[in-house]
Amino acid sequence: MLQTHYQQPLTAPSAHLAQTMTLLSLNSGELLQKVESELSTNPALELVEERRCPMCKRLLPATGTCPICSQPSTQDSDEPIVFVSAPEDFYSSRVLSAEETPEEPFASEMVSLPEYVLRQVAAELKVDDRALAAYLLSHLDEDGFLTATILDVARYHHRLPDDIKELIERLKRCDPIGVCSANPKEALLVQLEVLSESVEIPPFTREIVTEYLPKLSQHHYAEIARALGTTIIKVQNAATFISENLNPFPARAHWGDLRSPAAPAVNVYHRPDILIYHLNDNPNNPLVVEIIHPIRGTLRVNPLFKSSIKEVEGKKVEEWKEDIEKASLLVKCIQQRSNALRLLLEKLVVMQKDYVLSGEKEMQPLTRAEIAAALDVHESTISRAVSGKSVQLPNKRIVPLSIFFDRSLSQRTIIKEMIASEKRPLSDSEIQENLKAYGVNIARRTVAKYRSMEGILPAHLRHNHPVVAG
DNA sequence: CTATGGCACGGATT
DNA sequence: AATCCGTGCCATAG
Repeated sequence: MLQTHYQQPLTAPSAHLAQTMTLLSLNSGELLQKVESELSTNPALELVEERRCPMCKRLLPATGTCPICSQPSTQDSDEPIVFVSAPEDFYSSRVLSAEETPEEPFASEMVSLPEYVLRQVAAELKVDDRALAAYLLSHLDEDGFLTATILDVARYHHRLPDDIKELIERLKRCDPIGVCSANPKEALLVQLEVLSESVEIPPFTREIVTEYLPKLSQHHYAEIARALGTTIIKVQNAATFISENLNPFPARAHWGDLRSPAAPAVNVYHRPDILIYHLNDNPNNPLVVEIIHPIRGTLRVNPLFKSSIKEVEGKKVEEWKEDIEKASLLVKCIQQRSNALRLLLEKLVVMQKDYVLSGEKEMQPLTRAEIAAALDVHESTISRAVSGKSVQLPNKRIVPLSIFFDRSLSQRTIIKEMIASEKRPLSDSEIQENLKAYGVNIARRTVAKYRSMEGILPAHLRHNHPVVAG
């Protein structure tokens, strides 16, 4: 069984509802921004100094003790899962900070993609270039592509398009190589260029990327070979090289399980919103689930502000009251957000425990609606809570929270394994047959879909064992 | 003829 | 109401 410290209803009084909804759909980074902007505009809101647990150096609530160190920990084997979250009286809902906690090795490396890239170049840029770089990097989509056009940026910053192009070229060479490109083709070309300094690149690779990318993705190798006046083998070599060493979506490799080839720079680009891990990283210890609260210190309504309202002139009283009202609403809503997330995670981790502990094969089919029913909240609440959030699992992978609702993940994993250990290339129908032994009954067509989702080539293009990278 | 991808339909999910 | 997902049918490549 699990330990629920504080039971609270998920639903809020009507005034809170709208804001709770909004906050719920924010991930920790977005919430941080929101809070910062509130702090700078609302004088009634106050951020008090952080308290740290003397034992484990974790950030603590305004009152109370460290939820982890005060756990009975090791002896308590009856409680396989421990949930850590905000105490009830804890207005500011400070949970635990993964961010800005240098004592935790993995946490200190958590940096957003724009920040990560900016750090690499900032030192060698002039001040106004730095601002420009920051602007560019803040306009990346989730794949790491630049979403703004050069002309717009130029107009907005009153800079020459050529300057901007030059800067972009530099950014492209930063660690997720190809980041800030306009499209996959550009990204691939940059990666090729950088790679060519240290690795031998198969002939025709560059030409294929430049001219025949669409054909390549359709695996029309023969056609490409004809157009280039070379052999299919050479084209296939180049194709293998591309798929093994290059990544058309610079930011993606660091999300899921698509391993990044050259520089396995761990998953550091997104901060998780939730951490799941074994206490002290010892697999025998209970699981700890932390909901990250991105605010350093404790957020609350400034008591001084509140008490001095009596001494204020008539006209301003209204303003002040309004500020206090807004501040306390925000604080309450943030607390409610944590609470909702915690309740959600409790259910989620219990239901998908096998997945959390042993991997993707164990993922159970689960819908948001089921969870909503179990928690007695509206489905849209779950949707909001899930969207845009990410979780760090005990194996240190960072995955989107929505992965807990991926109905086909376990099937896809089985297929992946099956193909990885196949003696001879299995056709989709054969895979379909084999899958029945696992109790999986899906159509042949669906096998094909899953296979391509995993980026696995069809049987006739998959000779023997793929080349191992590096 | 077999294997696979494209399109689109219907039902479930959000 | 909009979107996603599994699947059947059909065209195409080998």
